[in-house]
Amino acid sequence: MKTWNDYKEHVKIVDPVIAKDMEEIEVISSIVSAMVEQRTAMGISQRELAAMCGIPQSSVARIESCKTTPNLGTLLNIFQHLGLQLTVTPSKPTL
Amino acid sequence: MKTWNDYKEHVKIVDPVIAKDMEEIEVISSIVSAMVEQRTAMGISQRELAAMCGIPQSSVARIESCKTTPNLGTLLNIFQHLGLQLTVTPSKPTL
DNA sequence: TTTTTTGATAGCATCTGTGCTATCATCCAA
DNA sequence: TTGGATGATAGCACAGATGCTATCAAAAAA
Repeated sequence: MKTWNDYKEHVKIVDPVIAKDMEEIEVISSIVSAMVEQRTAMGISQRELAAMCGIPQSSVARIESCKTTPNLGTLLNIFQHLGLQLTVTPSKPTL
Repeated sequence: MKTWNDYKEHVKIVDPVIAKDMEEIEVISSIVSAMVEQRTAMGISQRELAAMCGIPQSSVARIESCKTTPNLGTLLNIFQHLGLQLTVTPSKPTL
């Protein structure tokens, strides 16, 4: 049986444009995942985190549930209060 | 004579809220700087990069000149075509 | 079970980023 | 000097994110 990853790889080969979009979605969701993990690891709720950041809980929820793609400023605001950092690195060449 | 960094450190101590804002600005500008550096290192113009990303040159210019804080999606789109990556790491504790 | 907490959603107004087009000054090469 | 390339800006309409408030179902705690 074909897995989701099989399908993903297939699409990436067939349509390079969509492939870029998919990679972007994957990156965003991985960033968001790291964000949720860190928050839960800190043992705080969305409401608590939102209060620390000076934003409403709904904004945190929207981002965590991937309803919106956050502005870089909003993301960095949250990251600061989570003790997370966003680093620029060269992407590995696809071997 | 006091340097700009002296002033920055002073403000960071006096007003922790503004300090957070300043750190955020510093992070953003460092990210943008890396982006500009990479583009120039690749020897391509804003117009060329914009064409690669499927966006207008004005959008690239606005971001590079820090007229706007980009959406995460927009930034990742550009980063992909620059061969750059955004990585989540725990921030170093202030020693 | 009852109460509280939590995450997800909704509606709305507002702000902001974006696309699109065009212009401009500067710089560099022909 | 002339012409092309470049980066910065402008105005505009539109799309999208955000703040604010409130609600709801499910989970956790009492």
